[in-house]
Parts: sequence; C-alpha cells; structure tokens
Amino acid sequence: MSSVSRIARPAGADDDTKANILEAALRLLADEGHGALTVRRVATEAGCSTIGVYTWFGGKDGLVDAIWTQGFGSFAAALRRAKPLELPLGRLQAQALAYRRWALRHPRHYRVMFLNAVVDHVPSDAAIVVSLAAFTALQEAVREASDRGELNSDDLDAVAMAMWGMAHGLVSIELADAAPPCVDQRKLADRAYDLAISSMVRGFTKERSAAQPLDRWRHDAVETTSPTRQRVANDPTN
Amino acid sequence: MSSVSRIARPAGADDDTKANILEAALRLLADEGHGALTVRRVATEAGCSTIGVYTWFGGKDGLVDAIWTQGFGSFAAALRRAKPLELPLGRLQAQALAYRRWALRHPRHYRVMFLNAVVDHVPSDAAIVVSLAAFTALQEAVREASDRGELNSDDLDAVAMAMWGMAHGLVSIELADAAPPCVDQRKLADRAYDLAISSMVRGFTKERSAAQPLDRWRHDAVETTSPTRQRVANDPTN
DNA sequence: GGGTCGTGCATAACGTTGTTACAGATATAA
DNA sequence: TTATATCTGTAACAACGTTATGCACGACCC
Repeated sequence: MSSVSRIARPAGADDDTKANILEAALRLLADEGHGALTVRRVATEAGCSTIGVYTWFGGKDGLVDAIWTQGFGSFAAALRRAKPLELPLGRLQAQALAYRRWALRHPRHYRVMFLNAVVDHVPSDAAIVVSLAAFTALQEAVREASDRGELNSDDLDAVAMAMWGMAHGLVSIELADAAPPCVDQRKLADRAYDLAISSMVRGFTKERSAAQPLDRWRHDAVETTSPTRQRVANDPTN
Repeated sequence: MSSVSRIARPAGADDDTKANILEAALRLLADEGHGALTVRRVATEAGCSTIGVYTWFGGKDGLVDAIWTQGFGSFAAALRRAKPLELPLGRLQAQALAYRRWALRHPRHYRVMFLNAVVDHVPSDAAIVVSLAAFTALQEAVREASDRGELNSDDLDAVAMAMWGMAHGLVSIELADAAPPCVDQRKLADRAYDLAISSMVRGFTKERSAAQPLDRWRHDAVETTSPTRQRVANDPTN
C-alpha cells in the first residue's frame, strides 16, 4: 500500500491514514447512516486506532466538518450544473429541481449537512465558507432573472431565501418521513414540490401566465433515488 | 406538597413525581436548551433519581415524547387560533404567520419537535397522532379556500404540503442561524417569509391581483421573540 | 393485628460514547 | 550516532442512557 513514508510513524502504519479515515467515514455514512459514524467504528474501518481521527481531524467534529465540506462541494456543483429550463426564471427552477434531486440521491449526506443528523455539530468557519457557494449559485440565478426583468421584486436576497427555504423545507419533510400518512408519500412529495416551485415562481413573475407544469423535467431528473452509492472518479458523492 | 399517598412508595417521596419530571424537563428545555435534557439532570431537578424517568416515562425517549406531545398541542392550538386575514386565502396566510410566530416564541421546543435537537428521537404513534392535528388545521384552511373558489389547483394535499414545507424551511433556517451572513439576519428573515407567503399565495390564486404586503400583520404579530418563558395557566408553552 | 403482595424508589453498576494522558516507535536533521 | 519532532496504540477518563438488585411502604386478605 504505502509507497514511501515521509513522516515518522510506527512500522507497518499506512501512509495515507487521513484519506483512509475520510473514505471510511463517507462509506459508513452512505452505507449505514450517521449512526455508524462513531470514532471507534470509523477508526476500525480505516485500519487505525481512534487516535488517528484526532491526529488528522482534531476529533469527531473535525471529521464531520470534512464530510460537511465534501458534501457541500458536491451539492453546490450540482446546483451550478443545473441546465436552465425554458420557462420564466428558468435557471432558478432548474436549481430547485436539482436541489431535491441531489438530496434524494444523497439523503444521508443531506441529513448531516442540513438536518442535524450528527448532534449539535457546529460547522467550522472554513466549512461555512464552502457551504456559502451553494447559496451563491442560487443568488446568481436570482440576479439573472432580475436582469432579464422577469422578477416583480427588487429584494433579491429575499427571493433567493424564499426559494431556498421552500426547497429545504419540502425536502426536509420528505427525508424525515414526516409527511402525514398518505396513499403514496413519494407521489405527494413529487406533486407538492412541483406545485410549490411553479406557484412561487408564478408569484414572482410579472406577467400573469398560466401555471407551468414541471412534470416532464422532473421525471427524467429524479430517476435514481436509492441511497446506494454510485462512485465516480474523484467525486464519491457524484 | 403531597396530600395523601395513594400508592405505595418510600416515605418522603413526592406524590406527583411524574408531573415534577415533565415540568423539570420543560423548564430545562426552555431555560438551557436540549443540551440540558439528560436523564440525570432532569431527575436531579425533579428531586428524584434517574429511575423516576424510567418508571413514569419508560426512558428518555418517552420523556421527549411527552415534550413532543405537549409542544404539538400548543402549536396546533396556535394555528387554529389564527384569525383569518382579509386577503385571498386569508386563513392560510394567517396560519403561516402563526407558524413562524409560535416557532420564534418557542425556539427550543421547535428544535425538539422539528429539528432533531434530541438525537434520532422517533416519536411514538400516539405522539404522531397529536402532531397530525397541526397539519389538519392547515388542510382545513386549504379546503376553506378551495370551497370559496380561491384556489387554482385541485390538489389540496399538495397545496397544504407546499405551504407547510415553505414555512418549515424558512423557520428552520432562521432558527438554525444558517442564513448566509447579512447586515440584519432578522430583517431578511422577516422579508423573506413575507415574500414567500405572498408570492406562493399569489401563485395559488386564480385572479391576478397585485402582491399584497403582509407587513402590518406581521409586525404586531411577532413582537416577542426571546426564549424566556411566559407561563399561562394550564399551558406552560402559551 | 399480622402476613403477603405489588408498586415506587435509590444505589450502584454496565456498556457505549467522545476524548486524552502516556509511552513507544520511527523518519528526518544535526 | 544522537537528537528532535511526529505519529500511533494502549488504556484510561468522564458523561451518557439504561438496568439489576434490593429496600420501603401502602393495599389487601385473613
């Protein structure tokens, strides 16, 4: 495994303990959920003792911070990658769909990042900076719509926040299985999300167009929802 | 304190240990947050040993369940008490405002009920039934609007869910202090919440009326936001 | 009144968690 | 070779939720 040790350590120790630990943590999170994210368990999976987590991440908080940062990188990229729809506020709507798609593909990651899955973890300043990139993508979409004269409000921050809040709330409820009993929770979540986006966008636009259904974009967008991993080179969270 | 013991117990034991424990837990939650909600701490504050929590609530889960139930009772009552605004979807808008008002008045309670403040607590079936009352209030407001012909959608469940998700998302972000840095977080939260409500409502309504600002209702509605307790007889959470 | 039963309770412990003091081991620098 | 800095495993610590054990007391029956 280890090529050449560059730093003093006991014989037989792996050279890239840090990478092993983070990888083990991400794997445990994806496969078994945040309940498996104990220092001892991660250390065992990474092939070192608990000390490794403290040497390389400063403790569990630091490890979760790394997971957080990695997740937000993937999340922000997904938002930025969203191809604008041919509708009013097209980029904003595309990002809203991408928001839920990412969350449904990485539910355990989303829980750590947004749903306090790891108790009372407070992200570091560095992690917060990374996470802001996601919101920035949203703000840019809002500004684009504003520049095109599509918005009926000048309060761009409030518009961005309203969209984020809506997406976050609906996704949170869906991931928490907190929706009220229903014949088909998933279908209701689909409909509610589409309706919320299209209604809010309709409320934001100047012209009074008819509501624009989102079905055709949604369906091919959310084809995969199982939490099983699908690794891609250099981006384990896709 | 204790009037007449009706059940066998050691001499000197208080008669209503169960009430003491729940009261102590609610007080600790309100005063110090969920971090103070340890079995040992609650027992000490209630004047009994840890066993009391197990005897009367079956464990910490049961205790949190009781807090949950109590909170949802207060929450649902607040939604039902909301006086309809003289606007389209007036009852729905009033409930949305009441939603945030309750959350800002009982932030620690809201965190336990909605934000996974107590790790991985899964509510009991009984607690879920109580919590559904809150959603029912929302559904009734939607049905009322539908009966009046104010809605442009027939999917009433999706409408209710969209409103709930929006409110929950924005309030969650606000309570988590997760909003991006800004001059005045609170004012942005105010504006974003009003904008989200009015925009979504505008998207739901058939006629194309101008956006209706919510400021005047909002300001006298949310005058108290500090987490300090203001007890009212028979309803400690107001 | 005396004996039995069941219930509520305190003490003390168990296992698991995050964390750390300590000492040993090793690569690099002098 | 010697010295230093760094990494690591062992073993322990405190705090957490939980529970086995045994005692105290009221209710009940005779």
